[in-house]
Amino acid sequence: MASRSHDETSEQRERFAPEYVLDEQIGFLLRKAYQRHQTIFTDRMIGGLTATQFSMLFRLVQMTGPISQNALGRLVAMDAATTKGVVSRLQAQGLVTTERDTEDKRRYMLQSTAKGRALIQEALPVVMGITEATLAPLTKRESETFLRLLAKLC
Amino acid sequence: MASRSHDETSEQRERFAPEYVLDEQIGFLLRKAYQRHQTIFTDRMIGGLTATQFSMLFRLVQMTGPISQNALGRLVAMDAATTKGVVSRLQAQGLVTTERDTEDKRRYMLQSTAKGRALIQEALPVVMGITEATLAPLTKRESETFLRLLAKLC
DNA sequence: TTAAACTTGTTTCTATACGAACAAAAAACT
DNA sequence: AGTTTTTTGTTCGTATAGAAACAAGTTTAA
Repeated sequence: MASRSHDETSEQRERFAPEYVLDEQIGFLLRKAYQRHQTIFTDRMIGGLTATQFSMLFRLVQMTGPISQNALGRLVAMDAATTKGVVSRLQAQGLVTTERDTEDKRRYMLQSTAKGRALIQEALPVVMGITEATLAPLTKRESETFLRLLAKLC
Repeated sequence: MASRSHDETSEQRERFAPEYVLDEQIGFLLRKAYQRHQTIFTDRMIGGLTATQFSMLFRLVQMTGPISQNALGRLVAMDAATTKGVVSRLQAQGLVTTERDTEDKRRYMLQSTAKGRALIQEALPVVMGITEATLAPLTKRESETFLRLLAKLC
């Protein structure tokens, strides 16, 4: 009996539910970790930018020229419907401008405004702190390992 | 010059945006990895259960007795407002029953139905496959490392 | 015991996130 | 040229997710 790690109760449970521990599942943990990060982000970010809005605006600010709405969405892994909402809110805050493309009349070409670029500059040290705070439970070495493996899961 | 890893362009960019690569940030990667998992989950799951609904129903099925709505929510890391919606949808599908507590008249006590329990049993091999598919880009050893570190970030 | 503080659950608001259906325009193909 | 397919963007519906404000009931403390 000394070699058996399961008691009668879990033994019986596993006859029906073999070895599925919710708190160890990748999906459950990803949701919780993402939630924690979102909380940290919302608490610290300036200008009322959400994490999603920051990602999109940051990408746009880094562009050399204008880019279409859907193309920008793809660069930050958002589908067209989601992109539409995020862009609208950035536009409403005066961080982004949209203009009809003359060549392709379906397209809206997006550009960041001076206000948008200034906000990103101001936010940079803040988001670095957010990254640091999110990774705080890990050592430097663990963080590097984690990020490397996480990137493989995307 | 051979020892320098940066070209003129990135050199100039970093004068304003020091060393912040969006695609390497924990928040950006967590969102993408979570999205990928959600896609896998939705594609494979039976009974139309979402990942969130599955988590909550699974927890409830594992309970020995009834539990209050908010308490169940806390067990799966959902706030009261979110819990309310998820429970309503589970109830609408006949997977869960709610009953007023006689002792504490604020409370709704929840219990899984036979249908709910049967669905969880049927879903178990499916969700194991989902976990496996999500972790497929990693080796066994990498998966263990990743899950250990991910748990620390929750 | 009465008042203050907390808990439980609800509703409303805002913000992702995606599927599906759609119109308009562009591109590819026959 | 004319047809088919694809791309771009929109709208609608559903599902998390959390903040805020609220009512009702319970617990704690003075």
